[in-house]
Amino acid sequence: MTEKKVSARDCLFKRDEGSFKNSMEIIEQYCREHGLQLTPVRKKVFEFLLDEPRGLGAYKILDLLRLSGFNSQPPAAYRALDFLVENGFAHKVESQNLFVACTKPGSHHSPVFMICKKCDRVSETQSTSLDANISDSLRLSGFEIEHAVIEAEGICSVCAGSGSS
Amino acid sequence: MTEKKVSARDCLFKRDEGSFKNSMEIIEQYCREHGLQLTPVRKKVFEFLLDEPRGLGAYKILDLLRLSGFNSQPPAAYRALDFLVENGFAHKVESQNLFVACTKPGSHHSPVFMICKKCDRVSETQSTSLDANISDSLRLSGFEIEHAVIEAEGICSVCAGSGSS
DNA sequence: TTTTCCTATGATATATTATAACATTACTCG
DNA sequence: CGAGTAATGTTATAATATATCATAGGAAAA
Repeated sequence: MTEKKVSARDCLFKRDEGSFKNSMEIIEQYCREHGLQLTPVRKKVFEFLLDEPRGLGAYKILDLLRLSGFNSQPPAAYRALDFLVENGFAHKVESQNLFVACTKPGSHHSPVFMICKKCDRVSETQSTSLDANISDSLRLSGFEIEHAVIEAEGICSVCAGSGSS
Repeated sequence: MTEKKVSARDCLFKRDEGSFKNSMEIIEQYCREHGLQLTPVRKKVFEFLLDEPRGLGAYKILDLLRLSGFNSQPPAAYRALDFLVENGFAHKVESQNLFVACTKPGSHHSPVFMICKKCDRVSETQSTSLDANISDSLRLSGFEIEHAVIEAEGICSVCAGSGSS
């Protein structure tokens, strides 16, 4: 009756300041160690992603860059996103054309996403067993997987538990 | 050295005329039984999809419609695709913005795709065990799946076996 | 039969997502 | 300094998708 969407404050997946800082520090260190340039635009885009558990579209990111004083054009946003995705700091959610910060930055893996239709929150699992299952199944058919897109849409535990509708 | 791509003739996933006809007959019957209108545009689009194991983009389908004498605009193609997808006759491959005929038309399910980077062929598996694995894993986290997008990119058995590169 | 209603299609415009191509800057390294 | 590379700026356009309103066509009600 009151609200359609669960507010960010109530979310199970909420991240506190500590984990924000932690993710940023992790990728800063990773970049130092691997000779990667975490330029201002790239860093800013990663901040945006960390700050938005629902993920962000490329053009929303472009807007945010402009609000932050960057006078950017679309390629700037896509280039920053390419950098973040290539280096395992972010992922693209293919079924939503949306980008999210990686919860395990720097570890190259095939993520599994759960996208809540109610609160729009995107959460990533590190389901190694899941990856293994899929690999095994498909390997039986002789298919060699290089990358897997696994995205589940449905209702997250918070929204399911909040006795609405 | 000779060819980069495996030709359609050599493909393990090749469908013969018999199975084409079969798929069409299946959806014709399904539509009759469920009061669905398999109009000329919709039928034609389904034919295109049956005929292209690599899948087709919406605008490619639009081109084909025009070549077939339909004077169509983009919404016509998307409407036909919506109809086919909603009724389980086709799927969208999200990671490629591409549509494919369903190999089990009419059975509503969450398909698993294998997309070969070499021959571009898209094949669908009916991996119920796979679905089950994913459901179980995510259910543990309290997430209720309504739909799952599972798309593996890699090298198909035909291309892997054809001793190239 | 005429009217009504519903479904599908036609038609126009525009929104959204993404990239190509070339110019410029900025930093490193020799 | 000068050359080379990586990043960014800039302009234009490609590719994908939808909103909106108009029209047609057939089935069902009156």
